[in-house]
This record gives sequence, C-alpha cells and structure tokens, in this order.
Amino acid sequence: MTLSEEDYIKTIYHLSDFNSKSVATNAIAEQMNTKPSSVTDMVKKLSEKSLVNYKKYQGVLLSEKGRLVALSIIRKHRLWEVFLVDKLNFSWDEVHVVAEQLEHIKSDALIDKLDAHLGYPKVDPHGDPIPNKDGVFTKSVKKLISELPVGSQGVCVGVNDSSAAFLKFLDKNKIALGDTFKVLEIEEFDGSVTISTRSGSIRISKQIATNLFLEIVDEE
Amino acid sequence: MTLSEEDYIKTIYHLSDFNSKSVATNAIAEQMNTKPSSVTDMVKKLSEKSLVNYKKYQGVLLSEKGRLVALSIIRKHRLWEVFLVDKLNFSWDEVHVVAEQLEHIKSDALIDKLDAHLGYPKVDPHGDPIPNKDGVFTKSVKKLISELPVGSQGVCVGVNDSSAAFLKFLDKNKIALGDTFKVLEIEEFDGSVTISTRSGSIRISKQIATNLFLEIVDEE
DNA sequence: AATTAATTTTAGACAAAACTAAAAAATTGT
DNA sequence: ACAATTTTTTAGTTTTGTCTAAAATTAATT
Ligand SMILES: [Mn+2]
Ligand SMILES: [Mn+2]
Ligand SMILES: [Mn+2]
Ligand SMILES: [Mn+2]
Repeated sequence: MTLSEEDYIKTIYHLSDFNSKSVATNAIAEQMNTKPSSVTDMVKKLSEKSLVNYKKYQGVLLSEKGRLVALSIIRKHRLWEVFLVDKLNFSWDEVHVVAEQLEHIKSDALIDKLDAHLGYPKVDPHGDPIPNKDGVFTKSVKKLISELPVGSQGVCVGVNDSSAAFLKFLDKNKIALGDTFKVLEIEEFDGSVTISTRSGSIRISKQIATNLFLEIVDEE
Repeated sequence: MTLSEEDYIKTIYHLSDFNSKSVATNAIAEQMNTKPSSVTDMVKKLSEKSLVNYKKYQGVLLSEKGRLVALSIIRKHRLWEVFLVDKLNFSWDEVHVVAEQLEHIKSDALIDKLDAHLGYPKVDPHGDPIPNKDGVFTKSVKKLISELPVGSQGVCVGVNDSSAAFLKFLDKNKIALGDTFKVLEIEEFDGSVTISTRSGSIRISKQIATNLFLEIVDEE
C-alpha cells in the first residue's frame, strides 16, 4: 500500500459513514483536494486490488478487506494522537496534521509497543474510539453537554468554540480536557446545567453547555 | 524535500566521511540499491537545488546547505532511535529500519518536543552523536575496549558479536548496553582487561574486550 | 419529454523516480 | 602509449499519481 492509496482508503471510509452508503467521486475529490478525474483513476486501481467495490457512475464502497485497511490506519492515527498529547504535551488541536504523517509508518511491532506504552487507550484526544488490532472498536458517542439527560457521565473531549476567551474561562473553572463530568441537574428555565467536576459541582450556562463535548463511554 | 531526496542527501553525507571527500556515483548506487544512472539523474536534480556540488565525472559533495539538511535528518533518525529504545523497549539492533521511516516526518515542533521528552540525549543507542538544531554535534569516538588505554571511560553502546551466546554471557556478568565502564588495568600477558561496572570491578578476556564498543564521551 | 445542468469518466499530457541499453569519459595494465 | 576495463553519463522507457479538456452519463427543471 502506498501512502496515497492509504489516504484514499481512509477518506472513503470516513465519507461512507461506517461503510453504510456509497461515496461519490466528487466528494472524495473535494475532501482530498484533488480533481474528480484523479479520483476515478485511483478508484479503478483500488478496485483492481479489490479494496473497494466500484461500478462506473455508481460511486464506491470499501470491501471488507478495504475496511480493515482503513481501520488499521485509523488505529495508528489515533494512537499517535494520544502519544502526542499524553507524552509530548501537544494540545489536542495541534496533533491532527502530524498524525496524518505518522499514520503511514509501517511497523506492526511499533504500533504494538506504542499501544502498550500508552496503556492501551480506548479513545483518542478528540474522543474518537481507537480500533484494536482486529479492527474492532466500541462505537462511542460524542455529545454536547446540552444534549444529555440528567445522570449522563462522560469524559470531556472537545470544544465547539476554541477561542482564547472560552479556553480561559474553562481554565478558571477548572474544566480541562480529559476530566470526567456527570450531569446532575438541568434547569428548565434557562437551560443551565449543574455538573460534577474534580473540584465539586458547578453550574454552567446553556452557552457553555453547547460548547463542550463529552465522550460517553459505552460501558462494556 | 521529497523522501527520496532526503535519503540521497543522507547517503552522500555518510559516504563523504564528514563531508571531506567527494562521493562516487557507483558508491551511492550501491549503498541505495539503485542503478548508477538513477543516481546521476538525482544528483543533477540536487545540484539544481544547490544542495550538492557536482561536475560531470567528478563525483559529488554536499554544499553547506546540503550538509545542514543531512544533519537535520540524522538528528531526527537518532532521536527516534533513542525513543524506540528508551520508551518503547525496542532492543538497539531493531530500531534502524523503523527510524529510517520516522526520520522523514516533517514537523519541527514534533522534534523539539521529542528531544525534550527524551531529556536532550547527546548520543543514540549505537553511540552515535545527535546533532543539535543547528547541526552542531560533539564528534564522539566509538572504540573497542581492547583499543583503549588505562583510565578511559565510556558508555557501552554496542557489540561486534551479536550471537545469543555472547549476549547471554554479558547478561550473566551484568554488562548491559547503556552501562558506564572504566578501564582499570590491562594485563600485558593475555590482553585481559579489568573494568569497573555497576557491581564492582571484573576482569574480561581479550576476546570479550574486542567485542564490546564503548562510546567515549568527549568532555566539553 | 426534452432541455439544461451537474457529475463522472475518458483521453492525452506531465513530473518524479526508477529502469535498460548504449555511448562517452576516466582509469588501469602492459 | 594505447588497448582493455571500469565508471559515469545519455537516451529512451516505465510506473505512479496528478492534471486539463472533452465526452459520456445521470440528475434536475421546465
Ligand atoms: Mn495521511
Ligand atoms: Mn483524532
Ligand atoms: Mn530514510
Ligand atoms: Mn543509530
């Protein structure tokens, strides 16, 4: 597999929405910043290698083989993201570009040992699940606090608004990525939410609640 | 810089012996498992970009610009090797192939943070020096114990004989890569050497002494 | 249903990096 | 010194991945 083939496979997987619907040539071209004609060429090649199912003018879907390739690249991408954040102190919004390169390093031993070194994480810094060696992953849910019912619990994994002002606000209120929160109460009147944090429980406004993503850990 | 260009630059640097003598087309071809004609093509391209000085039939030498590129790749290669050994528990003889890929990842921030995470190492797992950001490095010396005078001190960084038997012997005598040794006495009669180790001093035969490399740390 | 618009594919070209075969230059041995 | 050998370069292809321009197909609108 060349680097370019791997990126196409990954893009097709992402655009297919868990491999359920067929992906349009133009959609791939747009996502990858190439021309539709280039996509057609590549898709033909991937079809030759039976990594995708493709019929002219009908769009494209990953084969089972292709799906496993996609998941192995996604696994590498997300493990590297965890490494960059946990070990090298990158912030969660800087890691994607670098992981885009690291995901193509070819060495099974490397990924196994990296996985172990990171303590077999289940989720990347953006709250997205990390497939295991066989491409199995727990389809986790990432939701805004404002969308959750009372009693929900999850790990804070992202923000909608990444302005300096908002991040400063979070800091002041001792809210950080990686923290576990529980929704204690929702105020009907103004939509504000009371959540439990490390340092006791606090109430956050509806505006804040619509800007914080929780990763709901699907208990196994 | 493409991956291929980077590998050529690095190879030319290594073959030029600290950039002192001009490198033959055939030597590059042999080292890189390509044909001489391919090398000529690439060398012309590198010359266009003024990364090398090249005149037909005269061999090639890195320009100052090229030398700095070479050193930045070597820096990355060796830092990744340290990471693989120190953090991921690879053994020192497994890391080269993987580092050969990792050295091409493009991100200054990544290398800075990796360097910090590793504690700013000066030397890679094979005892080779790690250039700093500006391409400066202490030209360190790697020598067999049998070649050292009494009083020499250094870090054990490699073996000549990597047979299981020899490695087992080292293990039994509590000699490991990364240990610091000092030459205490050399026996004229049989060439055996007394060295100080973690666990006191031991005498090793001439045969052992000709199979262990020490990295002599050039005090600055 | 027919025309128009959008999407997708084909045809032909190009740059990067490799190759083979043959020509040119440098080196070596007598 | 000059023929033989080795090294290096040139010329012409190939593969991979991209592009533009034009043709084919499908989708949307009157
Ligand atoms: Mn990528
Ligand atoms: Mn991610
Ligand atoms: Mn390399
Ligand atoms: Mn090394």
